[in-house]
Amino acid sequence: MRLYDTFSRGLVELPPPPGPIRIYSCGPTVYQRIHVGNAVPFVLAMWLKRWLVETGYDAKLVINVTDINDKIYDAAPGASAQLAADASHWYLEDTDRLGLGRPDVEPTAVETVPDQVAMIEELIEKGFAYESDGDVYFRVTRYPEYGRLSGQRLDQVEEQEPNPRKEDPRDFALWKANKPGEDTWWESPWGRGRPGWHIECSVMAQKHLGPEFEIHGGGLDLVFPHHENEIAQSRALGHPFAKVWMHNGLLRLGDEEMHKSTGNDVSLKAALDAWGRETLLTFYLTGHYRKPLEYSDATLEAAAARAERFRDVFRGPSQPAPAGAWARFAAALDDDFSTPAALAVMHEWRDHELLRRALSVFGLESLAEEEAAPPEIADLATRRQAAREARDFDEADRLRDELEAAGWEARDEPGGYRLVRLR
RNA sequence: GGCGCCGUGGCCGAGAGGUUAGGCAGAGGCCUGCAAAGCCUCGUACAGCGGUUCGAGUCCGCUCGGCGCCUCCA
Repeated sequence: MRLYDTFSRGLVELPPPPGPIRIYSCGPTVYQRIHVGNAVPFVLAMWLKRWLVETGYDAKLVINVTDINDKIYDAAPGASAQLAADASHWYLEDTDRLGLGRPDVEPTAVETVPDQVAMIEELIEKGFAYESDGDVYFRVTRYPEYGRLSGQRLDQVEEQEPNPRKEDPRDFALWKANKPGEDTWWESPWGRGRPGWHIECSVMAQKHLGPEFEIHGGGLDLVFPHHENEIAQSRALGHPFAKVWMHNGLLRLGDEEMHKSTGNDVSLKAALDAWGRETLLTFYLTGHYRKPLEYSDATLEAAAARAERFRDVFRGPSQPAPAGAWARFAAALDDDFSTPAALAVMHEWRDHELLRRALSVFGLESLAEEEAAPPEIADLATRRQAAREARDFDEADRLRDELEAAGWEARDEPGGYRLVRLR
């Protein structure tokens, strides 16, 4: 399998694993319900793992929960711990609804604080970091490779607001001293405080995957500074860290109406409520993960139509796919996980078995299941069929309209009819 | 100022030097009591301008347009 690696700026062969393929993907900061765009890296990582398992690999996926962060303090002054707990619960609830299962490990920043303190101490000890008035900063100029991932040149990094505690304005925080209003803190060798964002991820990744692992994922917006800093911290201590950096493109909210809408309207929960998991997953499938994808009524409607087209395949007779059909599907995914190309191959199939297997990689095998009609609907359909057999077509059509009003479609077939749930 | 991404037919989106993408929408037809679904037929598109080449959406340069990041955005 080939993947695009941000670090080397090109496609690389997925390193053959001595053991499981180890994947870390940056999870959400829990300060509100996650946004429909926040779900992209989650979905991508789950799909990738499912695909690796499907192709015979062993894989271990870690997605963290960032429950210590400025955003949480800002969103819930004085009640940040409660907000983090609530939002963690929402996150699990909303991503569970995607029906893709859970990552193998979901560490939290809070439970990893002691490990973070230990790593910071080691960085200080080796001269890569310094304490300053209760804060600890990473000395960016001590790590010569700094900027390599993001292509930033240190001398071109924009000037920050002057911070007298920093030796260099470009240094980043590993530990922050507790400030008034911040209602959670931990004791440390530098006093009360809490870890910086970047160190959390470095530690959580390495705690569960070791000093070196195959893939590190996350949104493209995390390349700099977040991932750049993760690399710097980890490699400064001699840990090889991630071999492949996999970044997903950002979801765009294209519709004018979406622009006007509030944050809540584009939460994952709202998207699931409005479109359902099958349409939403199909929507994510239509775009290549590295490219921006537009979230709008039009693009979601198109996704719904695609999903319906797959359902129709299962309503018809199964026809064996030509030899090599699966290989073409596999080739699409093995080539930088091109789900749009894989989708195109799938649309050519009328082979129930094969299509179901392909859909199951993406958690969409439910498209193969027809919903059973409730008794009152079945009764309407029976009466309609009787009217048809009596050649009372006016009554038959009236009953069909009734069925449609109730959300069901009667499709006449040779020797009978089929009831289909309208979407 | 710096780093980087993107621009394909009405829409979404593959392809990456020479041969069909696929889906949605649309038109016509077959089938049907009428439909729906399905099947058949129909679109010659690659932002613009130069260049390389026998040949360029596909490589190079420039221009235009859209977008992301530049120290706590997935």
